[in-house]
Amino acid sequence: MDGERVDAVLRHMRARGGRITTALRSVVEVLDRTDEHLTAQDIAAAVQATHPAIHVSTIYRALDRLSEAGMVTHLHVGHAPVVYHLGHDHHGHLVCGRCGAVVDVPATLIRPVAAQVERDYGFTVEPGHLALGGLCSSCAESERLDTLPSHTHS
Amino acid sequence: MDGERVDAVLRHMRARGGRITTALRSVVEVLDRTDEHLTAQDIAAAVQATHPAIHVSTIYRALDRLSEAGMVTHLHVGHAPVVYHLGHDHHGHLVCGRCGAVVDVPATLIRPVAAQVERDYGFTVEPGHLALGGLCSSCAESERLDTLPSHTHS
DNA sequence: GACCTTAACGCGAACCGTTTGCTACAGCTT
DNA sequence: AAGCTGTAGCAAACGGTTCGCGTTAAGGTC
Repeated sequence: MDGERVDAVLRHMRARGGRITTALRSVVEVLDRTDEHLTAQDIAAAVQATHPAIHVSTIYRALDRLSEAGMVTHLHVGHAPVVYHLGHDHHGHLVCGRCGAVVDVPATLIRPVAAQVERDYGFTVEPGHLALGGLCSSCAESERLDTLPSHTHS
Repeated sequence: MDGERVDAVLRHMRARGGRITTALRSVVEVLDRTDEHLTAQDIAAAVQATHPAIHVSTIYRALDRLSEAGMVTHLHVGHAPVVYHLGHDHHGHLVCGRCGAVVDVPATLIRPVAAQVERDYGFTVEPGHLALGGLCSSCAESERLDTLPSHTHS
């Protein structure tokens, strides 16, 4: 177990001159106890399970503070709301454009492209903030069925 | 010059049973005469320059129809609005998380990763719908200045 | 522990991009 | 030219996120 990580984050936040409020702590705890990618609303719901008074806008502000401090990263997943996660682990993301699933891929996998892109375009890829769109295996499957240039397409 | 492409698209749309309205034609024309990535609002503005009565919602619906027909592609660029462009050319996109610039990169560049991702995760990367986040060269520059782990961090 | 400063909260209203329901209009077919 | 029906136009709704404002409470100081 590791309330460790929560403490580390909170300590870091305090070191920056921030205050450790119930809201902030709750947000960090929620993020710490999952490795899913949560939307602000997800986090709000989880937080409110124990602290019903904490407002969504507070969640957003907490996430802002944490982002500024580099303690959380967010990711844009297509037309769906932004998702957040603790840390700035440099892994890439595959986002299914159909079901919205987010698949994590190790940074090593995208590093070669990142390197070449940087060389050719001077563009610094931020691996954590990275998302490749496409279709996850199961959606690709069903898509294949839909698109069959088949018989009567009921 | 090539009103050619516009005609081709419109012909395709009619072939599908759609109607060629002023709004649809205007949208296609606007998209045809640029190689920028335009937001719906951009397109609306451009269209309204000559047809002030055409409503934004109509633009959205035209874009929907065109998307369904596979004639336009859209791309999610971070927290900024969705951008559209004609065709489904399979090139990748680098999106600067700071200034929002969109840099096109040839599909060949990302193909190796796409292939590996598909192999390892069964995930079908859609190259056109692809966006790598990061920093364009100029923003990377200024970011570097801000983040200096220097002396007194004011 | 009480006191004070001010960062952060809670709330509601505002925002922005996008979608939707509805009636009227205009492509296209015959 | 007439009719069928896909689209337009408008305005209102929506969902995620932000903002302004008065209030609360975190954490340093005595």
